[in-house]
Amino acid sequence: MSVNPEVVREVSEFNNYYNSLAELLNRHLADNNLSLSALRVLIKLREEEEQCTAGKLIANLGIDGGYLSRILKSFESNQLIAKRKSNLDGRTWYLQLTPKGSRLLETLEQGSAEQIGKLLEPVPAEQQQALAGAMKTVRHILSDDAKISPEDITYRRDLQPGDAGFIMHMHGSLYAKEAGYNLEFETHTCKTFYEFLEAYNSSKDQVFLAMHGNQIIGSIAVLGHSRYATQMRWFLVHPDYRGIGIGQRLLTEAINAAKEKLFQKIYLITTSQQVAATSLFKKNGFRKSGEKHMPMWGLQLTEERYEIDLI
Amino acid sequence: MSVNPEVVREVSEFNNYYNSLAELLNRHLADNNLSLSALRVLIKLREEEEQCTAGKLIANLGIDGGYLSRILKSFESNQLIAKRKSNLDGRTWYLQLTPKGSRLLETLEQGSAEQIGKLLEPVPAEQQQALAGAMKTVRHILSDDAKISPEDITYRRDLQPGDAGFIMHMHGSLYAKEAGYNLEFETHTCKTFYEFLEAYNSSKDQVFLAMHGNQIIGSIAVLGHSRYATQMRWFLVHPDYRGIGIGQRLLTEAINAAKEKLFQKIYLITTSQQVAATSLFKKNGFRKSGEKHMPMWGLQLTEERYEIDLI
DNA sequence: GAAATCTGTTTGACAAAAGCAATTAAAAAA
DNA sequence: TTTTTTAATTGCTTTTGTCAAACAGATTTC
Repeated sequence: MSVNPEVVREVSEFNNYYNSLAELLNRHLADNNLSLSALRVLIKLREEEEQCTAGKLIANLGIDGGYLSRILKSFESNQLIAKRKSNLDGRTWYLQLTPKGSRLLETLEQGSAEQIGKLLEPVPAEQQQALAGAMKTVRHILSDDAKISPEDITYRRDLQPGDAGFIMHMHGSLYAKEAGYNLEFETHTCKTFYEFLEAYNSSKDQVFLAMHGNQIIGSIAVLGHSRYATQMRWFLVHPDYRGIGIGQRLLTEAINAAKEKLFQKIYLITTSQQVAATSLFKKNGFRKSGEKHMPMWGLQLTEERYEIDLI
Repeated sequence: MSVNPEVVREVSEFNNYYNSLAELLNRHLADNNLSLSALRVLIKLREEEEQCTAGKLIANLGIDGGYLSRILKSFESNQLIAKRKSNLDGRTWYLQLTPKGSRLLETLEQGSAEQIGKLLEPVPAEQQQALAGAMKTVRHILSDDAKISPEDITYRRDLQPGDAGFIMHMHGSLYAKEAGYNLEFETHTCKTFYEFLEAYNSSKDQVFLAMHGNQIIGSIAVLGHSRYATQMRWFLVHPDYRGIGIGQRLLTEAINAAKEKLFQKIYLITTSQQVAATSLFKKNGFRKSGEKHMPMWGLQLTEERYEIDLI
């Protein structure tokens, strides 16, 4: 994978900037006679809970063994941690925070939170949100273990101003990138959205959005076209958030909504390209009810129709 | 301004995460026998160029005076900086990087870039972009001096898949927040966009987008409705980017495009609420050619029409 | 205009933080 | 059993950073 020099420059500048900021954010540590390394050890100990050894800390934190040994010794003499000999290996000790250690960590984090509060105080609320989002993005991209988990995702079933545009944006840009569709596809999406918005009625129509923070990362909708049948549309999950069950959740919600609104049938139009989506449809009881080859969105595609009976 | 505890938590976690990362990114410093503080001094000296004094460094970097004095002394003995006595104040010295100092700094940044390169190597290209964007956002929000400057903004005149949706999104969400418009407004925007996209023809239509990285932050368009007149639409700059001339630049581009396409007249529809925009229109030669009161987008508004003759 | 005060910088003494190498003791391999 | 490897500790050292006092030029005060 090639690396964009512009990106490297920004990371470098960011690093330089954050080095100054860190100095400010970590200043409160001095009040408690703790070094940054010592704090990181405490945090790691809480994370690992049990069965944490010195070696693990050395490997994870990149800290010198000798230095760590002294940190741990001081922790022990202050009763912040408890050591317990391993019965598998007589050389190693399992390290664990004592209640006192946990309390200290909490106090420290309290102090840190106050510093952060002061820093954030003059920042308008929505910029604060944007900040948190951006920081999460940084962590998410750079660390393997800060993967997005289903708990980070919230769901919303009301359509707010800006939502429709963003869903169109996701469709336009993602299908262009992933499937090679041209602008005609976004035009078509725009048309369907206009028809939807104009006739929007919550008794027959329902939108579901998957959100990460205040960012839309997935969507689905059911549109009551007749008294009996409803069309499912705009089923999409942003690629960064696939594979953690968001698609299934959206689909379930949509099917349930259609049932609640007493529709007898759901149908949807997709293409044979959408392998992941169609397999999900089939798994949820949809069956293919038609297909035709045709030139669409600048490509030669096979349009497919799926249906499910709800009663 | 109140502070959201969720945001504080994310900042705290981010800080914790970045402390580990910084250790990695700054490791190369040890190879050159420089401390992090010393590096920051070097960077600041390059930034300030001339007339930088020790006091300024102390104030800006929050570094101890005694420590700084020693760092500077070592820099001087290594011919990385040159001191020059102030003739205004006999106590102070103006500090300046020597060519050798600049070269060292470049070498260091080279090393840093290599570290960053290694870190970024497994990250897909678009996630790299997203990372840079997120980091810029963080800096932008937290630092007063990292204000967006006009040089950071690029302009684009082609309409790519996803653009239309995003412009609609900006209109829908921003007008809702700033002017209180309801969903009907986004519906209307959607309709106008559909009409535009369907009849899109680059000989008569032109879109301009202001970009920050790969994010759309401003838009404008001219739509050739007849042989003589063109309508200006979707003129909007994201609030975070206002007041640095982006609006004027977009407007100029749009007027020029209309002239190039040999239209005789531009007209546009807006409301009396859009004070900043209308004053910009007037400043650029538009005149009000009509207005009517009417209920719109859930409010009682005064719709205004502006025109400009191009020949 | 001399004394007192203030400000920018330097110096000395010292403490804290971190790294390196040698050592110990247990485990694993030969 | 001997050798080698590994986890942790200890002694020693360097680096980094802090604090208070000193110093010298500037400014204020009387």
